[in-house]
Amino acid sequence: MSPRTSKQFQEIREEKRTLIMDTALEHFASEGYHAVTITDLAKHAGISKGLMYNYFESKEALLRAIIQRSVSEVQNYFDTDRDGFLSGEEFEFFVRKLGVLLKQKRDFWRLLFQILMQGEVREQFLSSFVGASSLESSGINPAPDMPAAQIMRVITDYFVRKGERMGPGYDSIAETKLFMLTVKGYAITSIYAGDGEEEDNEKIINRIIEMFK
Amino acid sequence: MSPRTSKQFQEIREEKRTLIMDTALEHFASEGYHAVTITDLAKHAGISKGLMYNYFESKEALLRAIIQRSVSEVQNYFDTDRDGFLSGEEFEFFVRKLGVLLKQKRDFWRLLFQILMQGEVREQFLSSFVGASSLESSGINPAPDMPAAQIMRVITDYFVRKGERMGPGYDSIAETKLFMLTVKGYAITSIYAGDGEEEDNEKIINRIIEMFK
Amino acid sequence: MSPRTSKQFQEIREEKRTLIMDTALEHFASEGYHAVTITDLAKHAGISKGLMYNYFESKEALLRAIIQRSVSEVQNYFDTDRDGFLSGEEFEFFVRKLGVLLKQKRDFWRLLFQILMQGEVREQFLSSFVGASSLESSGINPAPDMPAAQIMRVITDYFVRKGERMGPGYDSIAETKLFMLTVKGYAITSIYAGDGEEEDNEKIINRIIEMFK
Amino acid sequence: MSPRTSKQFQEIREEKRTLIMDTALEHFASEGYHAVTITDLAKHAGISKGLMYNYFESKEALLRAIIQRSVSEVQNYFDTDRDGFLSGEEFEFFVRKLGVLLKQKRDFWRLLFQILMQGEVREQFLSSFVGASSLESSGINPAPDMPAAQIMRVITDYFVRKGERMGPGYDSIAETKLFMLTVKGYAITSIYAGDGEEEDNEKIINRIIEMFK
DNA sequence: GATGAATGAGTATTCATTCAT
DNA sequence: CATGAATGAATACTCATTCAT
Repeated sequence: MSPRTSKQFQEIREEKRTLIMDTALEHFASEGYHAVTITDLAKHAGISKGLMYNYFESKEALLRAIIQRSVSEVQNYFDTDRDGFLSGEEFEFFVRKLGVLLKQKRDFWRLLFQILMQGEVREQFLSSFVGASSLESSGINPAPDMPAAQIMRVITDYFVRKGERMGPGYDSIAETKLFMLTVKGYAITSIYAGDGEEEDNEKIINRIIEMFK
Repeated sequence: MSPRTSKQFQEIREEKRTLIMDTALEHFASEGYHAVTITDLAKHAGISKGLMYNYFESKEALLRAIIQRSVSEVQNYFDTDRDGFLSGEEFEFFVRKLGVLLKQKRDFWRLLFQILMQGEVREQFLSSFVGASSLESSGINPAPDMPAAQIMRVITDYFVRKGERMGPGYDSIAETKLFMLTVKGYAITSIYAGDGEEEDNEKIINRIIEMFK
Repeated sequence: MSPRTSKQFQEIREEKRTLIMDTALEHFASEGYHAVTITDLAKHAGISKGLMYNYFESKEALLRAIIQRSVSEVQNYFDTDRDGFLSGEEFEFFVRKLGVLLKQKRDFWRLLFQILMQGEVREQFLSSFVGASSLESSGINPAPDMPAAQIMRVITDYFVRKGERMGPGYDSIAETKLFMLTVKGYAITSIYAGDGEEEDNEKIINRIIEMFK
Repeated sequence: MSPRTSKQFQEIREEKRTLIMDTALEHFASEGYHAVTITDLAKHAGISKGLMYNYFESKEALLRAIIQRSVSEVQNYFDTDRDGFLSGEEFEFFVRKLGVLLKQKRDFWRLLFQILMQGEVREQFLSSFVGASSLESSGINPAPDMPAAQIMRVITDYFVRKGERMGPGYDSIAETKLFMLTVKGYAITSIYAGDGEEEDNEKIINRIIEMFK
């Protein structure tokens, strides 16, 4: 009888927002952003088409929100803003964590890669999150204020220091790049691996650590 | 005014077909398959929309034809159906060739990855070419009659033989997988590298060969 | 904590109703009826969408109510139902009053003109108030029971009587029409005049009186 | 059998474009811009919805094109860019021409007034054609390069010169404004006059000329 | 009375595909 | 062979209106 409190409304909004984003992420990831219609989404989320637009300005805004949320989660997961210094132990820890993360947020990563592959148009709009897309930049210097950039910097530092330890025969830059591409390869393989194909996963991770630590 | 021979007709047809496919590949790759309209394509190719359909049944058929052509070219490039045996020299040669190929057919690879990322729907239609998509299968056993599968087999064989040489500490399967993901990572990095970012390319290739030969 | 009397309730209702109508009139007038959404209105009035419908059956009913209210006010303002006879003094008084009224109820007049310009559909629904729309009827005989019609009749009478005074050279009907269109022109100019553009207003009014009294 | 020549295509396009604009103008004018859907329009023009967009970027672009075309026609009709000097004869001629024009292009004027009544939003977009909307500017100085502005200037000049002839009792500015509002009133009356209501039209025009010449 | 989440019919717009010439 | 006007099904998005609380 009595009207809902503003807190109740807040909760409803938060829940529905999450529901919509989760549903969208799942379908965008598996069927492709373009292939999923708002009608599909509404049907799967069990809501009306209109409601979608009560929560998100447009289909693209929804996509943006999904990416943003996941990027935040990844950032929190890595908690990068410590000292920016990576010890050998921490490096290993980082790689293992990466392995876990890729499995956990598979849908997000599929969606992200999918978007990044579309080229030009989407590139711009994503660059704000990822900072000169980690894909386009095999280079080592993305925009310095971007989340991805911070991680890049820490890693580069790690290899530079390793280079100081290893002597003149060790090419830090090449090694950083090699590590980066290995990670990308691991990522893409992991994300699209069928369920039964992860048996040797542990071994692979160990080999990567062994190679670059 | 003498009527063109049917051979001349044939040539004209072939040229137009090629023109359309080239234009489409270029634009699909850089802007995304969905983002490119038939009207765009016709405009860029300097022909009419109608003519497009004279050569290809549908937009998807055009896509299919493009992929098919490139797959053939790649196959020819590798000439895989020799003895199926890879010596150390041949392995190194293969890797270097790969590096070249990725640069040469950049547009194709971008398109291919783009399609592969779209998931389920496209998956089916591509599986015919690539054989259970090289992405989905981090596993080592694609359909045995597919082009990609042949290459996979040859490589697997290579690492198995290497394992026999290296003794019991060497895990051939893990090593194959590691090599595969490194190649994928290299590919994706190479394909989306900006123009100036290939300086260390040679070094990277050398390091990969060093690691896996 | 004593329960409010029904009279207090009544007052509150009346206030809210007025608030809604005032807000709506303001926005309808400046942005256009179609351009203003119920959500906008509710936000600007500081109430909920639902409450709106507690007071008005529909957006159109709200519009109707606004017009009706203003029409009543205008009627009261002119207090037409006296003897229906207009002396020279009264005529001058009437014109001056008109000038004032147009400035005072600018939003209403803007809204009214806006609606009247939309044609057929709205025409019907407005005809009930204005009587075959004062715009469509440059003619002199609207439905005799309508407010606008009464004014028209009084004015027509005025010019007929003036005609009797002026002799055969004076065309009462044409003169009435000329007066009417002058008033319309004055109205439209006044309603849409910018704030600084009313300097000569008094002169104009004087000239109009001079011309037609 | 042989394909259409580019001239034939040109003709088809021109015809269809005109057909669409004519149909739209008619319906926009009588039912209101917002009330007319693209589907309606297509149905009445006997074409498909899609074709509309082959000729016009959007519903608003269609509106814009219609206005622009009519503005051009009116400009041509008045051929304002002569010497910018209006003799008494020419003044009379101008007023009579105006009377004809209003009857001829009734639909356009209805549409124009309708748009101008919507306020703010549309105001901007129309100002490009009409130059600080002839409605908003009861003032005498619109943007100097706009078509409407030119006419305004010529008229103002006329009354200034008349003022020089008439001596100090004559207020040129007030007289200009009075003339302008009379014209507006005449316009609005004429545009919305029913078919039988134009009997005294000639008389009215004569009276206006008599008053201001 | 009051709230705003939820609905869904309606609207503008897109684009692969067809076809008369 | 070649053209581009024409089609219409599909899609994103809007907004007045309802209703559970």
